[in-house]
Amino acid sequence: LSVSVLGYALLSLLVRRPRSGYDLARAMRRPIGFFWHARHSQIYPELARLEAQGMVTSQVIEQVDRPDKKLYTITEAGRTALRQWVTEPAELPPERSEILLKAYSVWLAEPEKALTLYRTHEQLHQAQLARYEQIMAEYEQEPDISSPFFGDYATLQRGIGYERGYVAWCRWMVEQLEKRLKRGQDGEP
Amino acid sequence: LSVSVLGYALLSLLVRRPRSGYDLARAMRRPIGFFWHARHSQIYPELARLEAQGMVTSQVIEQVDRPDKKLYTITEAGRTALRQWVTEPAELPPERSEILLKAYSVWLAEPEKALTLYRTHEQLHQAQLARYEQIMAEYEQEPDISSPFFGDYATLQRGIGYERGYVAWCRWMVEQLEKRLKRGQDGEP
DNA sequence: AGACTCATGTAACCAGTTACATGATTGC
DNA sequence: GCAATCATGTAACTGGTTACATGAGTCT
Repeated sequence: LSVSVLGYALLSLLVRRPRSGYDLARAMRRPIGFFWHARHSQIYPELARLEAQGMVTSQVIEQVDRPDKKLYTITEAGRTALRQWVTEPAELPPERSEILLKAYSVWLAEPEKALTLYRTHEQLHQAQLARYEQIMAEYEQEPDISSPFFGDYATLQRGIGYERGYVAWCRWMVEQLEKRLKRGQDGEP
Repeated sequence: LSVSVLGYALLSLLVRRPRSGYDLARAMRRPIGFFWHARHSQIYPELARLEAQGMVTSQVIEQVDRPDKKLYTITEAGRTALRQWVTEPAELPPERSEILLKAYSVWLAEPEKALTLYRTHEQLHQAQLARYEQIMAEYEQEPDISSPFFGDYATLQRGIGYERGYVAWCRWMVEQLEKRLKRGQDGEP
């Protein structure tokens, strides 16, 4: 009956240009992987549902040297539904972070092992941040708000803020753990 | 066979003190709601599993004026399993953010409606930030790293950083949308 | 009278992951 | 020969939500 969030994720890609299920699965890694994710096993059935709901149409494109593909195109109904959805109120989602759950019990751990965890984790976020900053560097000017590029730009903006915040927190954790290790080695100061 | 992440979430609360399923469900809202969440319908079966795995033991406490309750206590095996888990490597989780998905298609929307969405969303994060800052204000000094309070403190630290970053991004979105609205009204500058 | 807290469970459903299944072409 | 890319699907399972189910005591 109604379109799922995954459905809107697919529509938000199809409104930019027609794509196959395979193309959509690739787009779920890059560029929208930072804020939405889905495997092909979830995408193909969802596309069938969207078609049944009249949100998209499909046509088979015959190809030589490669398997044929089904190109999906958004309909006017699909565009209208998406346009309406993007300004509907959004609640704060229930967060689930394994690393914060681990941090909650870090007082139980050997500081040396914890240090390794947070140093490695900082590097993961640092690498992600570097990727985002590289993409950001390619923008010569702010895209106009009515251009699809603004969507990329705005989400990238948040991605950079998110990763910077995470890196800062990992560093803080590492500092805390190092402080503790030094005190433990030197005797209480 | 092995303990699920939810299982570790429950153990991380039970290692601090014994609790009932009801108590654990409450703790899932406050204090650990920011980084982990579960309903009672998920908690009760998971406690049974943890008991079968020897991670916790239970005893029925008879109460007058209130229903009896089952108090769960962590075992030495449970404590060891948790202690080991907290320093095991954690990967970056696949993110799913509905508000960022909406931002990705904001170029389709009427700017007035989008403004309402991001102003409201900013207020939600601002309110959350205020709650965290109030709790933080109650710490007179940094807890020792080997005290359970350090777990609360470290996760709170990240919570504050997270909310500040989100508030800043929402403001940036609002500014972008306001810029656009003014230009649209005054003619292109 | 109605809502809230304490207290514990089960059942049906939905979303998402992992694995199964197939097959041609290109590059190392 | 082996892995990767292109291409589309299904099946089994896990994690999580919503709803069903019951019942006493307290507060407004």
